[in-house]
Amino acid sequence: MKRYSSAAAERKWQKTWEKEKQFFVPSAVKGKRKLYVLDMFPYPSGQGLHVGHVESYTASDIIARYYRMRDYAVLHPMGWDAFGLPAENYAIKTKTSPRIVVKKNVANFKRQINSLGFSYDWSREINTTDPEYYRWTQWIFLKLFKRGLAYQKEMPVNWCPSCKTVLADEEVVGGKCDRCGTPVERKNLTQWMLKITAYADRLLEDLDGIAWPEKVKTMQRNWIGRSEGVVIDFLPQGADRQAYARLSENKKIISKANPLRVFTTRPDTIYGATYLVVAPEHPLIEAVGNQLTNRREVDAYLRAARNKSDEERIAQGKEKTGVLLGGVWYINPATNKKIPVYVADYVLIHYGYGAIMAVPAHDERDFDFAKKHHLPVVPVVSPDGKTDSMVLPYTGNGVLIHSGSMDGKQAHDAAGDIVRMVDGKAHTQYKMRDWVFSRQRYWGEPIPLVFCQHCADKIKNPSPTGGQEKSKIKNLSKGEALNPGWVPLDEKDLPLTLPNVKRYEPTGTLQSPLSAVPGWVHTRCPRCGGPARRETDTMPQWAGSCWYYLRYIDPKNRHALIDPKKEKEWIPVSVYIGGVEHAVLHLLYARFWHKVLYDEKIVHAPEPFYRLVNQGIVLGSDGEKMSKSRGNVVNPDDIVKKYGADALRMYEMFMGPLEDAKPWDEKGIIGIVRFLERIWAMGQQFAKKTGRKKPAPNQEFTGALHRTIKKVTQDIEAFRFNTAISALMILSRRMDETLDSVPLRAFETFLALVFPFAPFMTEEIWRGVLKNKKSLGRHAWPVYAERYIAQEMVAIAVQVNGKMRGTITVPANASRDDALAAVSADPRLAPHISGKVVTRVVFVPDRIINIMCG
RNA sequence: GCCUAGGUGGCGGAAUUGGUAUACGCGCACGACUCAAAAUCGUGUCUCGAAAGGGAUGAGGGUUCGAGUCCCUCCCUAGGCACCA
Repeated sequence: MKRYSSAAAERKWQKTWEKEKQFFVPSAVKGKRKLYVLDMFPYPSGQGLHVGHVESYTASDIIARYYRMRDYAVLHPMGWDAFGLPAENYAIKTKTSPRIVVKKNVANFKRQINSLGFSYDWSREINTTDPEYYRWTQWIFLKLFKRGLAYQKEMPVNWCPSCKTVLADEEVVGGKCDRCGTPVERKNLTQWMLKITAYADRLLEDLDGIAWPEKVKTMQRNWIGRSEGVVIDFLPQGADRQAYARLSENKKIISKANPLRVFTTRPDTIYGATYLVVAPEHPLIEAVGNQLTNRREVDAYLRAARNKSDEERIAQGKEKTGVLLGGVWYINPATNKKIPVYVADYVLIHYGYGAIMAVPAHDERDFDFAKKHHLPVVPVVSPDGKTDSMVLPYTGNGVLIHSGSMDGKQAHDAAGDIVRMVDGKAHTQYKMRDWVFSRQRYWGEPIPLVFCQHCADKIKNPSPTGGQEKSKIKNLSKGEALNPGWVPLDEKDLPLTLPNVKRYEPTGTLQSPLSAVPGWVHTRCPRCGGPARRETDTMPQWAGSCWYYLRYIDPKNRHALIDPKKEKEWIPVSVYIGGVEHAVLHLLYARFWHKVLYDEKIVHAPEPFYRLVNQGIVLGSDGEKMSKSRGNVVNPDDIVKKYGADALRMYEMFMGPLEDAKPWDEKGIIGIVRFLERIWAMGQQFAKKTGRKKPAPNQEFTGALHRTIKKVTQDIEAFRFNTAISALMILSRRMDETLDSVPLRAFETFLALVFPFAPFMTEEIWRGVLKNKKSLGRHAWPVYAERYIAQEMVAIAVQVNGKMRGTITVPANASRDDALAAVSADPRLAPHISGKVVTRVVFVPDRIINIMCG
């Protein structure tokens, strides 16, 4: 018997399939159902493909091949997320251009992917570092800018004083530079921000309509962190409240009044607000600087807070530090009593208004702080209306006490009245912050903006003629009004290509290496033609991956990001498969950009990915995450060489549920190899016996075959590949044992079922051994008929008083009485009920009979 | 601390409207083939028990004729968030 050579067959069919353009979608075929199966595209690292990639790409490949056999038009593309830090760092180390590194790595990835027989349509391959691709990334950025969704803000960055460079968060390990170990400093730097918060509500609400794992939806909801509450202004002692109200109605700035604005979700507890707390960065501190009676103490606290890294804050646990702002008094608008103000770093400047009203009786953090600083704790909500019936802090609902005219009311009922009384205003607050979009790096998309001082002056300074100079500037976009002097490039001038540089090293300043290319930096203002300088920061790696799924649909379009007709055909993506590590960042950023493009009418659906499937990570055989340093990394190339691509594909699907984390165990792969060899051997038998007698129809076998078709079909659609393979194994064993009576047609059906999992070997048997002309991939997916599945005889479980006693075999759909009779007739079961009084019988047809007797 | 999944043989895991727990595979043991080994094939493999029978799905309770599956309390593991007012 001819042995199966995986290497030869894989080479042969890889080439043939490519020649035959098996996976090419010229355009969606009219009338065909469409399916867009998308993988999270990889970062082409120097390490090559990971067995984790193989897992998720095999899953998507099975889905793609299955639906092609079901006659769907299937879009299944692949590309490269090739900007990013590792390529840049490698370029610094080896003094080669990241372009060269990326090219090499992409070639290796592509070779590996093809070796595994993944059925991608390579005519749609994209690369985020290709100027023809990032031209449109920049184009989308301009849309964001013009809509006023990009703005500049001072943000702290990680600075390594030894490497003299800005570090990404992942380059900071334990507060130290990952490369040299020097403690990292925080420096403020003006950064481009994207206003993702403007889309917070839509990002939250639209989660309801998409088929994503609940886990990922929960993570996004928590990340967005919407909470409904009220803002309340506290006035300083001596301020005239009526005057303040008038001023605030007129929207005039009230510098003297210095109201302190707080956000709270519990306005009903305001009678218990015994002090206020502001964050260390709060402007009030500077405003009251001169009247502080303990200025030195406050300054010392602020200094300490500023030097504390986030990590140190967390390391200190929940211990709450803070100091009084001596001599500063505010009025609680409910009680009209004066209350003190503290500065404490448990209040965060970027949440709400950076200030809170502290209600120690009903908030755990305020309670801790009050205890430590001996501040009064006044309970105002009681579960039963009594003053001493609760353990403080009590955060539940109840009846108001110590609350003046509100006493005795249900707290949540009285909230509205209280808010009106203190002039509070409803406010929705989010945890999510805007997206820091600048990177002081070389290897990213250049931001297509220039800064023009002349235009800045024109926008900022009203002209001496007293005119509205601002409106005289033609077509001033929201972005330019928001960022005076920043002028977007003309769309016609895109792409703004990344210039070649001699050195990829950091400049030793806070600027990106691009700032060291004078010929690139100095340019002309697209608006006034005067001298201007380019933005030298680049975009983060997330940018290119925010919209790549759109470009696959129309990858060569030179006139538009995507043709609207094609977009309608394929968006939203039917299934998106990838790791759960992208649950918030990538998947939130991509949804955000998609919604902006929706508002721009570039896309017609509000969400990009209809269904999301997470694959779990493949761990090393030690149960730990695979990493070079642990030495537990498995290279797919080695496994393919040893066992063949089909075996690797199938084994990764057989290891367990797709979404679970699973340890790699090379020993287990032998079971799959044996299974595949059994199929091969059967194929050889069928090839020999072409002239043999047609076997007599065997109803039982036909039933088993059809049940397997049903199971495999349902399991594939539900991504339960492990149990599908198990069903195929069971059928293969059965066929092997009774091969003489198995019709060729049945074996062919079986091959078709296996094809999506192990395309190389099944194709080799189908065309190479059984001499079929067309690819097995063109074969229609087998259909099952319920009439064959129905069994004549079924085994049903017998329980006596709820205890399993055995089984009986009865005709399908047998009645309760028939089943009871069968039990009585069974010599092993009858003794359990004979001579006893049957009090009740529970009977589930074809499943179980439970006989209660005394 | 909060949120989300989970906890089933020696191991990966089946059992998805509550209805025969441990499918399938690995490993292991024994047998066949072989001078021998590997490979392959066959048989067995939760546990106590000679058997009849009993006991097991993290622990303990509950609902039910019947619970791995539903409810309550607790323990443990993984992932996420981390003073969010």
